[in-house]
Amino acid sequence: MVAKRARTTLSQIATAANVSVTTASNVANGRLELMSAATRERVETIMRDLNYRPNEGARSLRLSQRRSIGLIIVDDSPRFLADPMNTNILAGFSNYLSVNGFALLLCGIHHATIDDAHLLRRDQTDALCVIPSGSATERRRLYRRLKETEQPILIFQDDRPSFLPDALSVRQNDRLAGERIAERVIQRGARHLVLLVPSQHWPAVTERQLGIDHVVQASGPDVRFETVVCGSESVADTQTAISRYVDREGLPDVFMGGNDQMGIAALTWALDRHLSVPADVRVTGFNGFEFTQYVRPRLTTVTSPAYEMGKQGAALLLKRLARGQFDERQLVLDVELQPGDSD
Amino acid sequence: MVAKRARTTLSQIATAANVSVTTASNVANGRLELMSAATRERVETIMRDLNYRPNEGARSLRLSQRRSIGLIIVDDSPRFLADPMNTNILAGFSNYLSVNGFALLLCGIHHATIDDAHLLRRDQTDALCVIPSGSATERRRLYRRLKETEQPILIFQDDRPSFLPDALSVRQNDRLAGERIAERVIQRGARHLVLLVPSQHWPAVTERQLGIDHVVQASGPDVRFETVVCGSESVADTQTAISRYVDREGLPDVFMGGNDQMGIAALTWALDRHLSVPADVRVTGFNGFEFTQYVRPRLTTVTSPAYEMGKQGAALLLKRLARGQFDERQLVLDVELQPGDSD
DNA sequence: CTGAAAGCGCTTACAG
DNA sequence: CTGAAAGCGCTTACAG
Repeated sequence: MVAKRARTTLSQIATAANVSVTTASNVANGRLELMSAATRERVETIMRDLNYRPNEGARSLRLSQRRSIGLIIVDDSPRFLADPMNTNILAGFSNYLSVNGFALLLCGIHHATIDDAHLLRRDQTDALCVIPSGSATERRRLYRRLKETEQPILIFQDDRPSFLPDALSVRQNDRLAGERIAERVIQRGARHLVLLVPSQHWPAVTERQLGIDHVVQASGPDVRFETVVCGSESVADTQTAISRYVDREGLPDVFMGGNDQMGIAALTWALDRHLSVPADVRVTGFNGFEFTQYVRPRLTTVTSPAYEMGKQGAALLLKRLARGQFDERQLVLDVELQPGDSD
Repeated sequence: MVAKRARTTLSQIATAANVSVTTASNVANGRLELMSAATRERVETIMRDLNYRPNEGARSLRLSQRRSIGLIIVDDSPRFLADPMNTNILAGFSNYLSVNGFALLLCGIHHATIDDAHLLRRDQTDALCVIPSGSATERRRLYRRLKETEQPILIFQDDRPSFLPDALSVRQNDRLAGERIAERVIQRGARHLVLLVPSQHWPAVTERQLGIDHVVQASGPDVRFETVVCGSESVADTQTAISRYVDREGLPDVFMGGNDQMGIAALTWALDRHLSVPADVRVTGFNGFEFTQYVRPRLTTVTSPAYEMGKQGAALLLKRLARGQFDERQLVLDVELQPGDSD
């Protein structure tokens, strides 16, 4: 069992300062107009000397208010934080909460272990956020579980299901991103487009795919579009899938990474075979995170406002907690084409 | 103010099931041998129907046990999670805690705002962990603040200060990493070594520097070693610093990135100037995280067990909570040279 | 300006 | 096998 520790309590402060716990509590909570300057100073000194830190559990029990938000990242990889989309959202989210005095409970889970997640089993947060992955069915099941918590819900990078009234969806315009990148490569002459996608389903990747498909459909019959499923998003898996595809079908005009990592894997694959990019094969990515600056030729991609999504999502969520309801049901942030030399 | 919500409580369960709260509590906590099968089933059904989720605040108040651990990452960049060392440690740490039913409270802070951190001001965790950065003085101040919390402390990637008796240091052998990489480049003919370091101080980078210096000292007077401070770890800042250095001093034999990101920035810098790597200038990194696979030539680096550090750190910390004291004061994980084609 | 007291939702020692 | 009751550390409506 975890050892108990006797920490300083308000009543100890009160005793030492010769005041009631009411007054001690008022000092701790900055209701300073309720007492004389002398009392206040005496209590503050003692709090500092005794190193008083209020017990958050007691406070939240009394107030039915936890001052903490849970973030669930559903990713089958234990390295769920290797994905820069996840970490950028998390960074923005965490920073905003931190500045506003809210704690962030982070939990990475697999679909198979959703039911074990302590964030879902125990009542310890004011609201729950999720970065989902998985099939539509798996996500539906997840959202049902979230609904049972009866907490406000924030969903990153997926739509709000209709059975979740007290929820907000925050995402980037991935459909537009797909359109932009498809327009770009087609305009530059590509006629055979291959999109590389991970076997794990991410709603954002589907959106990108739909965006590409939309532009392809509008481009007439001489433009061809295929999707290749690559296993994990790792360099090795992606390159294996590319090799297998090319052995069978030959080189397409362009490999479009479902995200930057997969685009870069395609780029490296080409360079290792002494293929020239973009002369022999073009390559693109999605999201434009920092590490795309590592590769040459510069990757053509579409920049993601992931950090901003995290930050604005947190802001809207805290507003929801303060006001009792979400003012809006959806926030879609814009993306921007970032032309490189790879296509 | 945050709205209250009336959630299902144990006493509601007890009433509905026609048992006492004692029995309801026993069911909730799996003490099933204390009641008849019929009672148990009745209570369990009602808990499921009413969607009962125990109030963790109340439990922790009663038990003086929070089942949650705080992780503080001190990094002056708001994108503190862009650093793969941080995210890999975090992933391992978070996964281990999650599987063992502990919540993880994540908080990224700057040195200037340490005193505002809710993890330090409020009593809401069983233990506190930190990934520190900053000068020795800044870190000392941080550790003093941690000591005041009177909680067990886990320090990643830095030593335990002697005034923190109830603390554990978990790090990788960065000194050895520096030695390995220096031995390698010197053995391959490098005589003028330049280490690129960020202006923000990380204890691990200092260790790497000491390791290199140690090998350089032992190599006789014809080996020269310098350090170039690069601003942030970003590609742009690193490349600016490199350009400035080369304009003044000419090309060294090898640019040693203080981490992979800076090594890759040097690599890209060279390629952009049509310099051949390693023929014209050699380049190395540290840590060998996934994205080093993105670049060609393959980066010579030293692999980091960051995920393992997070995981083992979490394991030792939970053991500490269960047993009342740390069995050891330090855990140092090994690193391994990963030869590439860049040096 | 200050304080006594109730009660938030749990767990557990104790009594039956 | 089951339950009544105390108490964890807070906040706040209320009384003085």
